[in-house]
Amino acid sequence: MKEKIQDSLKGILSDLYDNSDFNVDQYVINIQENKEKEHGDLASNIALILAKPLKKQPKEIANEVIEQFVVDKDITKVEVAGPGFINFFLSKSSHGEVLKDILAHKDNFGKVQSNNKKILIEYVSSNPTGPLHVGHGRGAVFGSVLSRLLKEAGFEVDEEYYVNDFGRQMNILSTSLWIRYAQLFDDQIKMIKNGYQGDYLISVAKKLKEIKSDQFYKDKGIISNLLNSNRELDDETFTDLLIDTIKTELDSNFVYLRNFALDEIIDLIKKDLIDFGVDHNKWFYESSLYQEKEGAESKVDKAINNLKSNKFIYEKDDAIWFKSSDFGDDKDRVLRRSNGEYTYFASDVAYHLDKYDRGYDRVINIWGSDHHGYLPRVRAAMEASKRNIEKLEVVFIQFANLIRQGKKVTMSTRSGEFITLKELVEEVTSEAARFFYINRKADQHLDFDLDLAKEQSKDNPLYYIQYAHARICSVLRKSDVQEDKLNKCDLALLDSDKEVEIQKMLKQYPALIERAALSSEPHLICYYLKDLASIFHSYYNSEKFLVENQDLMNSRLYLLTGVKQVISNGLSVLGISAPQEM
RNA sequence: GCCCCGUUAGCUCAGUCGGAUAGAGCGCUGGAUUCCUAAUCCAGAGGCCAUAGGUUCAAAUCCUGUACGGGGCACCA
Repeated sequence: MKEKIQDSLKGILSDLYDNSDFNVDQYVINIQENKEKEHGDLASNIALILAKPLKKQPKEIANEVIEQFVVDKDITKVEVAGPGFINFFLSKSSHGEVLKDILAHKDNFGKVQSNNKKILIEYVSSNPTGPLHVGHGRGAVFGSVLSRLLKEAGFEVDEEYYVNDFGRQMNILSTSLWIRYAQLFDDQIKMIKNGYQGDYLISVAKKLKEIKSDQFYKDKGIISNLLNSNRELDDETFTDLLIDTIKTELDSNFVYLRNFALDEIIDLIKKDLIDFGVDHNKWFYESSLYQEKEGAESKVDKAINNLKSNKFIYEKDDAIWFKSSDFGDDKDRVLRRSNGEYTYFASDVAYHLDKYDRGYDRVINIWGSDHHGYLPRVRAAMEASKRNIEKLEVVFIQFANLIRQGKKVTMSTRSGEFITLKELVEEVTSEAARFFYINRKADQHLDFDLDLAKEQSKDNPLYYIQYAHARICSVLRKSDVQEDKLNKCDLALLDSDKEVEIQKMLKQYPALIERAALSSEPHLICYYLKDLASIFHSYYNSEKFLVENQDLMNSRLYLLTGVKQVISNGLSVLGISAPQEM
């Protein structure tokens, strides 16, 4: 309908005004939906826009336009109002088109045909040193819902988890696991301060013992003695000494220990994500960037050499630096430290180049807002490597506070007293957690009210929406009407204010999906569904659906079927079910 | 000090490429059910859109300054 009006306005305007100085094609003819009923259904501001170039009063232009405008069975009235808006009034029966559309496409209503564009979304990517905690929850849902939205909007989407399985923290993880393992033989051994304190490593250690018995403990008195000795070294130095000792003592078994720890933790993370409705189809290991296959240089070396050949690398104080300040970063950044180890940033340069090389049209990173200072150096590296930085997008997610009984829940990662994602899901269900995490703009702080998420009343927006769906299902069950019969009903009977309003709202759904996807604003879906549920509940209370008049009943049930389908589709994009009954 | 994000009703927050009289929920006041799920609905009160300028026919929305709040500024990951 909008396109139709746009086309006729364009035709009229070019007939009226096109000449050597003026061409309508330069201007976008905007058609907006009106809030006020008195203003009609749709409006265009084109007369206001053209007032200046045409050097005429907006109202004068608008009047000239509507004189030429031909009304028909769909557009019943056109008028000029306010400072020069052109308002369009649609016939009541024209609104029903959307219902046919919904019934024809069912679960695919709102889905856009493939545009053959590929997107990579990288998210969560928490360090594989322990289970996910609630701090990861918001980014996880955001990435998951954005992926679903973009798929709905016609993109091919890969969801990737970047596993930081390289460097010192993996050694500390392996060491912590060895200590937990040794404790199964000697309860005098104590965990080190820098180690990973959580209980989860105890069960991993037990599993290791089942497989390897005491093989990694037997004859390893040197390590135990070191652990029990009186230390004069500071914690960091001692940790490094301990790591070296374990590496030496276990020899080739250390790799086994490390991989065992890593695999077990990744399994934990994967399971927690799946239970949360988050399903990455790609897992990318940082360590793969350092592999030198058949003598060829590693991806990290390749990335650095590439920068070097472009003259953006220099050495200072035995370290290798990247001149990121040439590309707007605050200062230059180290790629390889003076002790010979690569920085995390070095991997990340190689990782991002790899993403580019995999041929995506867009590369999206979902990061915690505390990482925003990191973006300039990554962009700098891509620009210095002659990549198109427009392709790289980063969405920053603000922190969420958990609220219980009106008070902020305090957590401390250091002491291991954090609430895990698993615990959250067990407490409020995965669906409620997803909804509450996504029910807010990403760049806004979020207070997650745990009590509200568990509440079964209209105060809980998710229940409110799901209840609307269940209510419709209940009515449809009682009616016992066949769907093919509904198809033949008289849509003109749906002419009350509420019925027209509902149809208009349903009509907006596909555009909403597209907008939410393209602007990375999944929270819009939540607000839309709340509004749709609200107007349905209001309608429910004002009209009876199962009435004597068959035509009237069928048309109303047809409308309800449309509402039901759209609620179901919207919830599905959020990864939430639409219950038949509650 | 520099950089990023925010500031809208008592509270928590929406607000479409700038559009006509700024919205919702909670809370508050008062109502609705012999009937399709009251897990619901209806009505009322509640606003200098932080602040000062600027751009525009038109600004909560765009630009600049200021105040307040959160976050970031490693040879960590």
